[in-house]
Amino acid sequence: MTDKPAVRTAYHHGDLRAQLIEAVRDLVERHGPDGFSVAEAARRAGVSSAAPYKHFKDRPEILRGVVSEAMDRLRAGMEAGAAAYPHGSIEAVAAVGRAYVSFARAEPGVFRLVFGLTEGHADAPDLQAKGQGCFGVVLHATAACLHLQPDDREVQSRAYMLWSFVHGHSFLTIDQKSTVASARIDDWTYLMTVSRAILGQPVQP
Amino acid sequence: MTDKPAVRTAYHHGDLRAQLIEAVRDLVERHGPDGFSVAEAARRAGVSSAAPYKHFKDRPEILRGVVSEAMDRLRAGMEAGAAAYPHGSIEAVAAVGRAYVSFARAEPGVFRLVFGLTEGHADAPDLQAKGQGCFGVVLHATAACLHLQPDDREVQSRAYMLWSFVHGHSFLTIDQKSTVASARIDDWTYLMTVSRAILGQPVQP
DNA sequence: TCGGGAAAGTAAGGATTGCTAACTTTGACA
DNA sequence: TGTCAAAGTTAGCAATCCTTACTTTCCCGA
Repeated sequence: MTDKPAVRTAYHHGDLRAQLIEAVRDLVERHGPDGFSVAEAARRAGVSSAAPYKHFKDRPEILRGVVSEAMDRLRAGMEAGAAAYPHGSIEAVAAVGRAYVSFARAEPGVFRLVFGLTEGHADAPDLQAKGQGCFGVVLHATAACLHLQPDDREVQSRAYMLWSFVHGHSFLTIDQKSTVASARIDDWTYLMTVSRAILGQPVQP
Repeated sequence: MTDKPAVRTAYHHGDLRAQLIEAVRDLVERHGPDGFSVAEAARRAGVSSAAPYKHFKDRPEILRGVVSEAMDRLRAGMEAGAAAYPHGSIEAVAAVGRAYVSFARAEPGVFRLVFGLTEGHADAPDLQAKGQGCFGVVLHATAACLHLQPDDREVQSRAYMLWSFVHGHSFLTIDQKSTVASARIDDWTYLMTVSRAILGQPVQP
């Protein structure tokens, strides 16, 4: 009766939506994006298997909820990374990348979900907006570093290059494909090298 | 009685395994990695829903079959790309990347499957070997370009950088996240620029 | 030539899942 | 205090994965 937040109160336990998202997040993390069932999530939350449908239209909508929450955290991490170094420094750019990679390492299942979901969910304006928000962090750090505006064409190109680099590295890391290249560099050195390479020379020869 | 390859003969239709893989490949391409059912694949092949289990242990093994076949084609494409330009040229390196991106564009569902499968399939030595084979193509093109041996530490680092770049770009492209960066460069220019940037300066400052 | 065994198919069924329909409980507010 | 919507419940349908027990066909050696 006293523990509203975690276990359950009675009947209306008041926090089901958030608790379901957390349960699903954990399941996705453990068994992969398609390795979760709404039934199991309901079981974990201590409710019947029909209860989730009072909060979500269907299975995909639950996943979208997880993704939305994850993107918030991803963005927060990236912003924190940028803030930890002087505004306009290359270190700030590299730190944004490091936050990205850290997120992928910490929650590979969720990370894969976030970027694999685009499949049948093209119709999700809020997610698309959050994606743009994340890219915006890269964009601003890049712009500051180059002393240009974020809408500058060259800033956009270079920011995209940085992003695809970091994105690819993240995926290869969590897929453990990066161990294929026996010479593993640590993240920070790697990210600083790449950032310098991309921000230090013209994009068009 | 005369059409062994495509439709079906009678009872033993002789080609079920390959036909199932093709059916699943198509389904994955249409409805995403988790949007296929072995029942549907069996239906398409014109056999009972239990027949697939004579050829594959379970659902994941069928997916692994699809991935294996896809990796063969991916590698073939990369090799063809390299072969289309002078041995040791930067163009050859860029062409390997272009083949990679082309594959992702042409078969986004399968591409995502190939690199999302690492989830519960860590136990798949043949797939891991094929992955190394693909990386080997990048490695050799890089080595030739730098006039070094493929097992050289620097070659490995740079090849990995190139790979993560191309890999990330592929994912962002098929996720249509690349349109976020309004300034879209065409693939070839992009790949040549990146290849030059990575192969043209020291990896350690 | 033919007879037996393995390969490759079928049908039937149990367990689990996604989702709906119809019901009940609860809390909040006029 | 009475009413109503929100948030739960149980029951159940259709589909899926996979197993078991069966049947059909092909191939190969005596």
